[in-house]
Amino acid sequence: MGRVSQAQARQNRERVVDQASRLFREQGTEVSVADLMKAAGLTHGGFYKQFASKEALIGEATAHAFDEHARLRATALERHPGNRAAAQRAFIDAYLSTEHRDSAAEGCPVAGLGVDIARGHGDAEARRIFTEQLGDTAAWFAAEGEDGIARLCTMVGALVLARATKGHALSEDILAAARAVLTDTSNQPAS
Amino acid sequence: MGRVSQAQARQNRERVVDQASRLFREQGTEVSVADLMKAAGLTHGGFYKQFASKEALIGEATAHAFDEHARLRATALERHPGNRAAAQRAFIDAYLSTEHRDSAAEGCPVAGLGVDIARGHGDAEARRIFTEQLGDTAAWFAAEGEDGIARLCTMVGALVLARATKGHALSEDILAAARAVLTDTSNQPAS
DNA sequence: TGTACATCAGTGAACGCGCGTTCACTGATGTAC
DNA sequence: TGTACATCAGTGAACGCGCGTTCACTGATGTAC
Repeated sequence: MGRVSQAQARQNRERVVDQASRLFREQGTEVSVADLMKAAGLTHGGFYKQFASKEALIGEATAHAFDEHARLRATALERHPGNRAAAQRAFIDAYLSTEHRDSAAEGCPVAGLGVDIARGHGDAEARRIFTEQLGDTAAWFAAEGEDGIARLCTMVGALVLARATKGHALSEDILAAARAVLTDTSNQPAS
Repeated sequence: MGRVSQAQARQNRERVVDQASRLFREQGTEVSVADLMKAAGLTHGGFYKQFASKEALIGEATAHAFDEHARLRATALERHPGNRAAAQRAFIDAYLSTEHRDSAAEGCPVAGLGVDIARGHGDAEARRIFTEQLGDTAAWFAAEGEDGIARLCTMVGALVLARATKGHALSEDILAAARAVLTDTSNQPAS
């Protein structure tokens, strides 16, 4: 193929990070370098021209996934100006939907990457980013008289378990039960 | 080594299942057959004298892990006879402890194996067992005016995220936040 | 109860395969004049 | 602006390694007489 322009190279690199952030969330960080490169339309040999190692890519993919997902929360806020509780409810309903359950690739990085991070995949930088972004995410869900951590735990737990039981009635029950607890208006500040 | 007695063989097989249930919960189902057999004090070659495949072992290890963990819930009930709410509180406090966070091998199979099941590791039987046992586990946590599913989601989510952020202050914050929500006496039936 | 032999749990080497990573090579891009 | 050449992103074959699985072999166990 020969050399490629710097702009093209930068674009190729971004495509690898984007595909990695999708495939890692969907299938875990055990997705191979060759599959990642193929998904980005490249061959595996060039990987190390752009990344120091697979571990380093995990960090970049984690950051990318969080950036992308944080934008969804910002959008929810824009749609409900001056009404944080309504924005939270809208976001939570989408979070606990069958659509989100069935599209982990574009979904929440906390649910998609948490276990891989816990098991020590990814380098120290990946863990640092994950922890930092998890804290920010939790803060966004704070409600009256309750910080957002516990609410995020419920959301993430429900999503992971709904995915694990997909195909059984229990899966939908899990999403519904979590929605009921988190968007019950008697536990929410009035809009 | 030569042939081994039927009793010894049965015992060896059980040791493999037990070690698998520990190592899978701790490190995921990607633990190798060779490592599993070594943990049970055997060499890897004999694995297929006892199991049809690694996938089949995942099913047996899942069932074994749930059996073991269900016994902990039964014990909590025995210690608080006639007082289910108190038994739940005691179990939940232990569940959301740093000890449980730091010992996934003996810990909750829902938190330890959920993502592997969701990602399609294990055969259909493993998925069936997981779903069935998850339903039973959730039912145990039912409280007044609330089925147990959402509460279990909060517990599992908190445990997974506390493990992913271990080493940072956030990890303890997560456990504390979930404990506060789940054992807040104002949300619990009086003992 | 004792002997002869078939059984089979466990061993350790080997299988093909895919992994992360390296490398010689290509040839269009970028740069120096 | 045009030419000469160094750079380097991407290719594809190859590296050593560990994976799940298979297999010939061993020799104590279990069984038939």
